Amino acid sequence: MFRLAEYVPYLLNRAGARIAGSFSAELAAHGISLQAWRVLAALLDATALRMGDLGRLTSIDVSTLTRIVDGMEAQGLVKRRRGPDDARSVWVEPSARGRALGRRIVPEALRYESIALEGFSADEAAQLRSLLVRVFANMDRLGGVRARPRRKAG
Amino acid sequence: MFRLAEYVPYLLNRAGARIAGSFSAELAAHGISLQAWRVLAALLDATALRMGDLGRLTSIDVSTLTRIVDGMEAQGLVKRRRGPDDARSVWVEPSARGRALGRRIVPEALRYESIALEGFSADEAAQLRSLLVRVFANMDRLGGVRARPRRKAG
DNA sequence: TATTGTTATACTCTATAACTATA
DNA sequence: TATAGTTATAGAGTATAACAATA
Repeated sequence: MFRLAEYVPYLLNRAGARIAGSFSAELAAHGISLQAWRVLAALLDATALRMGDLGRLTSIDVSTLTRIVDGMEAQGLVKRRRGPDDARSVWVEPSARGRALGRRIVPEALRYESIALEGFSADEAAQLRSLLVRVFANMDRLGGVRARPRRKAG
Repeated sequence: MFRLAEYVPYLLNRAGARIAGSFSAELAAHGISLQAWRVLAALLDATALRMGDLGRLTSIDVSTLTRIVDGMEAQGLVKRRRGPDDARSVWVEPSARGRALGRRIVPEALRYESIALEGFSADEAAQLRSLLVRVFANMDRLGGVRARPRRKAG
């Protein structure tokens, strides 16, 4: 007997999709997508990050990230810069406006987390967080974000 | 300071997406999508379910579900039937082939769950499951799967 | 020859709206 | 007028492949 309602991958996927959809709708008021918000969030602690690292941090494929950063650059939220050491790499840097927007969204994001964790004790919340980090690491080993042998197989 | 790597909605969404993507690729060998598998899984315990209930059980919007069931019907995995009591409702019933395929996939699905939970004790796994069920319920209250005032707003 | 990022494309998922037929 | 399901469509998100520039 198989119970979908107790199956961890299903619960992860559906809970994740639900909260993402709902938060996306709220972010629309700020004129950015959920993915753009993740980019901003990743940049809040850093002065600048390379596209590749940004992709790993946000779990966004670089090819997708390119277009997201295109949009954010057009909005004046980030700036691209070529690295002096390695001219292939591109550094993404938040603008003052980008930083300000990111910081303004943080409390809203935290409110969403507290909706997801409504009725949880502090202990339970911490427990869930640490269990999720471990699941995430397990899934990370499985592949994902493209392990790049990008050449055609044949 | 905001740490994306410890933010529950992010972890949920990314872990969920990762495992879904990976499992989808494996399901392709059986000729069905992840969503179709969920439909099969939901039907394994039932003789038949209405479209609406099926949508709620699998968290798939009915409009999406229609097309998924179209495909499954063409593959001979399920059969649609009109309800005698209420001629508006449509009952979806798994075929023998559909049931067999569903049952064949169950162990693979469980293997994926155990990949996600690698290194977890039985206690920790149970804990995560129950915490996720609660998160899922919290998100459910938030809206989702369309609360239908489907009429145009203006 | 390998790596970084970009572009193009195709496929899935999701959300919305308008429609049919029943109730 | 409300409900069950269908159809059409548009928007994200994701993955793949081919490419340019650089190492």
